[in-house]
Amino acid sequence: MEERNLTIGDIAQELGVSKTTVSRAISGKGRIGEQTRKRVLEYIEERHYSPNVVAKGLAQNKTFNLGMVLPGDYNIVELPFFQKCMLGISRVASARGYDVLISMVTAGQITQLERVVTNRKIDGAVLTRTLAEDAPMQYLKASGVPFVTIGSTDDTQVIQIDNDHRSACRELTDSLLGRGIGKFALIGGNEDYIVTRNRLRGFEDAFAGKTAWHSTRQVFLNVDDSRKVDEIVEKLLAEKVECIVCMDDYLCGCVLNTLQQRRIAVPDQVQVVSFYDSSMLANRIPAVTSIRFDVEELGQKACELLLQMLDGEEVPGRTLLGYDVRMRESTK
Amino acid sequence: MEERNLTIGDIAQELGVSKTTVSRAISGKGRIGEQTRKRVLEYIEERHYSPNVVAKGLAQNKTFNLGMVLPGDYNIVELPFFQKCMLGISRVASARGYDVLISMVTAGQITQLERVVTNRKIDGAVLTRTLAEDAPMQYLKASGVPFVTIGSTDDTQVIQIDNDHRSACRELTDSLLGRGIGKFALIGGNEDYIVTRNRLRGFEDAFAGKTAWHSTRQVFLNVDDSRKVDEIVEKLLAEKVECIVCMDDYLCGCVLNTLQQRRIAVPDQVQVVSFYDSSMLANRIPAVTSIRFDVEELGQKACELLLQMLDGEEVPGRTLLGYDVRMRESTK
DNA sequence: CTGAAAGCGCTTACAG
DNA sequence: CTGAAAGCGCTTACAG
Repeated sequence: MEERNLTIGDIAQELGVSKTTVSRAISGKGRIGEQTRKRVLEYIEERHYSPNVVAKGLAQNKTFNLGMVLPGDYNIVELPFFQKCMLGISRVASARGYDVLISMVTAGQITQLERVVTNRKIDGAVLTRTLAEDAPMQYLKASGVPFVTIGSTDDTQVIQIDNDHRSACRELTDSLLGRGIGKFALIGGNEDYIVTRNRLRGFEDAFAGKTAWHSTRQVFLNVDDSRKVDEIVEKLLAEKVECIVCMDDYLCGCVLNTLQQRRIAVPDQVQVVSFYDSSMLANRIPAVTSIRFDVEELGQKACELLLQMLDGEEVPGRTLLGYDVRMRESTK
Repeated sequence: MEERNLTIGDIAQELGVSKTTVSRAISGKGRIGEQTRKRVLEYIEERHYSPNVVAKGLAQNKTFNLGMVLPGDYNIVELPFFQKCMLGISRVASARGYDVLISMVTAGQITQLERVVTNRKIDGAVLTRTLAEDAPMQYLKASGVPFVTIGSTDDTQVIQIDNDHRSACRELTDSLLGRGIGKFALIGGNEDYIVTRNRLRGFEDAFAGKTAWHSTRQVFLNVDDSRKVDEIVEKLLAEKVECIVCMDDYLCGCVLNTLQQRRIAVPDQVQVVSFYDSSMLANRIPAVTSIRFDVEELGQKACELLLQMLDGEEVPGRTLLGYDVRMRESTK
């Protein structure tokens, strides 16, 4: 059973001290005698008192809530990425005495976020993806709420954390080039996502300065449904493309399905690589060569940065986390 | 820009009325002259005032936050199910002036939930799955926080909402029996989940009263990784099982991968069915016969029920939502 | 080292 | 119909 009603006043009265003293014993702020301090703390322990955080918040103009804004687009919300982020954020927030409050936004609809900030429900926020025209980000900037983005942005005023997707994609592509693959295709999702753009750059980077190299490439962006994938793959097969680089695991799943249906052997007839290395492709046979990065860590670090900001500490404008390239059976 | 500092006191002063009056104009409670009411409301509109919900909450002993408790187990968290739930909950909460605060729990670790309730951060909670020995549920009961569960429980004191998984599984199995399939296998996950048990019951229901029927079945529960699936499938193929019923899309994915690797044709050599119909199996070829139910609706209704409870309304102890059986190419 | 008092921004009997 | 006052449960100058 909870001791719902115990307040700082009750304790003060019971112990014959002032509320001020009780408050100080709890918070550790201000001078207080070791004796009284112990007495208070023991009493609290014994009675299972826990302070009303809302009242505390009102007095201190804080909420001890962090906002996590994540996409509410019907299909995107399902990506394991955001759940893992949430795990990371939630863990560190919790450990530091904060709770996390979600707001789901879409490109044209940020009312949930607006509510949360105009209602002063959060002390700060973490944005879990970045767009070229980022309405949530602009809103947060304008409203003065401290925030950090998971994902990159050109805006240098924004505290951001990301994996180095550009290098990752360059490295992966480079390594494939090194194995002698000549004809590449890159299939990606929404071009409004900064991550799509960065991966594209990395892809191009790999070819740059290799002008003598005998290789070709083509790029398909804004691919968002399996039908489109189908068409593209068909075209690619006709052209005898040797390697299909998929920018996310959903797209890669579509590609694999299409190939399977047409009885095209991977990697013998065509090689396939992807990003994220998420559960969407888990246990696929053949196992898919992929970039791997620690999404939970991303969430954790983002949250840590945000908490540092709230503590008034200086934080780096941009944090770049690493990645691994996992070569597997879908490439040779 | 936000008008951060405008308070009810400022407005009162500016308009030459009392704070009481302003409060009444806003809340609509208590008698107030139509004139003054309009004046206040207009002023508020014009100045973009929005009340401090935390202060309001302190005065009313409410938080206008709902807790959503979801599994933090590393693999389970990724299931699209919980994200869709979240969408539904978040939508209706938001529309009714509530925000949602998440707490991730595992079987042996409910500290995040405990924090949220001992800190009095939420007015109620929705549990997004039910277990046989449900620590979060027991905790919520003991602490007196109003809550509803998504998923069934035997505890009739608990307000619960669920799809009729038992009937769904019975109907699906029945229909397969009707098509003349003789040898069945059922593969399921953790037996601690109530949903696993209910589906098993439905499966058994389909065979009950058909004693004359020439059919056999075997059941594998607590299957949680792809290696186990592998072994089981191998065994089943040796025994010429005709249909594999998978209790979730992750397991089904494993089964399909194994079959593909062994070049077993679906549905010609073995038929496969699953539940959830989630993105994990989206675009698989052949398309998988599956139960389909509306998870977002589940979240919405759960949230609506909770809000009704908070309003002191009477709510049904148990709500059962429907489902569809989608026959597709993985069965014949 | 300790306490009385004012304050955080609201709501709500109570009185008029 | 309207307002003064007390209260929600904390914190924090200020004074001693």
